[in-house]
Amino acid sequence: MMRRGSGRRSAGDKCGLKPGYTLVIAEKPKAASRIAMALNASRKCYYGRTPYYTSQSGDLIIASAAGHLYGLHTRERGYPVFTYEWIPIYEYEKGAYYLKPYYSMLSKLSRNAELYVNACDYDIEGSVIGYMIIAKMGDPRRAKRMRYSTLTHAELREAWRKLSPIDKEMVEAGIARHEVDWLWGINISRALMDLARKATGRRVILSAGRVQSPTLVKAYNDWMKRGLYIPDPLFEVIVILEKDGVEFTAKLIGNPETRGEALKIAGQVKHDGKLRILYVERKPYERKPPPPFNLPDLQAEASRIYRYSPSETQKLAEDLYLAAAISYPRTNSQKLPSTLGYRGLIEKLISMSKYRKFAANLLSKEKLYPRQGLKEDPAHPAIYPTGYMPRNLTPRHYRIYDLIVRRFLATFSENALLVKTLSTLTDVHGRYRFEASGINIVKAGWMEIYTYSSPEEKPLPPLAVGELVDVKDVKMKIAWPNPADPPIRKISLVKWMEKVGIGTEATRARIVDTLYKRGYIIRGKSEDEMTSLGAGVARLLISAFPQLSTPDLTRRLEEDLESIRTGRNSRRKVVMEARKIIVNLLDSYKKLIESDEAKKIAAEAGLRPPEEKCHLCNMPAKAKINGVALCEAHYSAYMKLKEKLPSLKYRVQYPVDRLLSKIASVSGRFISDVAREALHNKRLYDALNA
DNA sequence: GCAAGGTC
Ligand SMILES: [Zn+2]
Repeated sequence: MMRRGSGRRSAGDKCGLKPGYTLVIAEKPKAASRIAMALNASRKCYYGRTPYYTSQSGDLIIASAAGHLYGLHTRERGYPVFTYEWIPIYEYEKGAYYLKPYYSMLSKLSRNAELYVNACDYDIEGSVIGYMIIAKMGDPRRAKRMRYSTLTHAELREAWRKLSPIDKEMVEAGIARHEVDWLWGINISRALMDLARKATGRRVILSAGRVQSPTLVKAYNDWMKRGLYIPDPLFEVIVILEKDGVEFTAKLIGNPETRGEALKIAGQVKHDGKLRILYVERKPYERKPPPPFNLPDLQAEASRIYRYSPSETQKLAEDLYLAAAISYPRTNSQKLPSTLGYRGLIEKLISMSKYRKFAANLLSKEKLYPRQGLKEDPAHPAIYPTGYMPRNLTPRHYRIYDLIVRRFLATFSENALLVKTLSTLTDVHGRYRFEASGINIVKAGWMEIYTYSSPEEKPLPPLAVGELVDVKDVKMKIAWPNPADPPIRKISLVKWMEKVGIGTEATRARIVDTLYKRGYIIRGKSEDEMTSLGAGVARLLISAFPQLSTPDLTRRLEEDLESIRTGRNSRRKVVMEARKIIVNLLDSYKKLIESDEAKKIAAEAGLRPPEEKCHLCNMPAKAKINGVALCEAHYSAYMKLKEKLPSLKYRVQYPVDRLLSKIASVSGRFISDVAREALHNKRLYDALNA
């Protein structure tokens, strides 16, 4: 889509290396280039096509990795498995060939270095990335750590002057994180696949892990609750009024118990032909600009506005970053530090005609200060446009770019000014109360730039207390409220992970995609759906591996890592502890799946057909209603519907068939299945209405 | 082949 802004490559650059230099290892190529500039290492050399930098004297070399070059791997099959080693990732992971050149370059540059500096991001993973390279290719006894949190010249030079000893405890904590995740993930995934194979004779890829499994269980729980939802109808009386040629609506306050009662009120108001104003209040209010984007907020907005999935948005943003159009996107920060030079960044946007007006407007202000959010990131600021606009953006890339620029400009803009009008009305007999509300935008402020979250204007004519207003029409509408639990959607899952603190900016969207790739969740017509496999795996995890079913495991791991980092605990102990728990779990699990229960468990997990299946789905039958076999979920749905039906009949006052088909269309899926079935299954119909 | 974590 876009060309990389990396400049010309002259393959034959002669960069003779004199032994005894200092090798600075950055986490990624962009960081290496910034560090090189700050440290005056301006000679750009190439190892094949991969760049590195040296000082004029040749005693300083800056080169980069591309994230983790080493990972944990085993050649052993079967489970439980507790032996693993650090191996170059490109050797065992499909699609990781791009790591090879970085690996080879660092391998060569490491040979004749005197001192190694780990200049990867100053966080737990950065410590592991740099350490593993130095440990495998160089010598950790001759290593230092460079600590910085922004890639500005001043901070990088300061960090260079104040090199620290290697952060051994942080490295140990990081390695422990890798080991514990590997032990849980590989072992429990293999355990699931083992059951599947025993039950079906076929090999399927299944997986479980510290982050993906709680997310699956969360989706499962929401889906179950939603499936059993029956709305309580609201009988709304809506009065259409007119004054001075302006039409507006007022709604009855309170909920009539029955449809008949609501119709009676509607009829009366229509007959009266007037409502009286009891109360009017104008409430001016301000809306502050939103904070600048971090990745979760960008993913949420792109999903809301363009229906892009979180991983699609992330990919588009990463492309824009590699093309130098935006800053680093895998950030959690909602803050723009003033060291970025606000004015300079906005000035660069002037050259783009689409943003010229807004940018010029901001530059005319004496003070520029962005709205800052609360979320922080140890290594990166919020996402902002660099001012360099690559040509030939695809429409999808452009949409994300436009969103980022507008959001960035909006954060510097003025508050929006709005007025909300609230009015209470009554019928002429004073029996009922109605409310009308309106919204007027007085000054759009930032909403003029970031146009995606303006409230809709709803004008209300000037109203005076005591006056009578003409009724044009009255309607009665039955509202069936949506369930409180949200439908399954990728963006909701990513947001939930962020809220409970599992996964990272770089991994959440990818891990959610994994749940779909495994066939646990599928994309549906109106909303995504749990498959019987996904529901089964979730139930199995809850019963056999409860540690993996909630975010608590992450909380405990974080505490353990912190204790390693502060020297209160050792990696060995933390890993042994995890190993012990896993050994015990797998011991019971193996007994279970080798027992007579195995077939039943496999059927419950959606891995093989049950002895007797539910009349409405493929799950095992749990109960019979008038001879109709139902699974646990459909049985619960039946019981709930049977309990609710009398009151719905009384309140809605529809013939039973019409009521059932209405319920089928507004309720959760298990309730719908039962209601729809009852319409043509006499045995179920009779049982339900008995 | 399985995790979760980096990044091209
Ligand atoms: Zn069923």
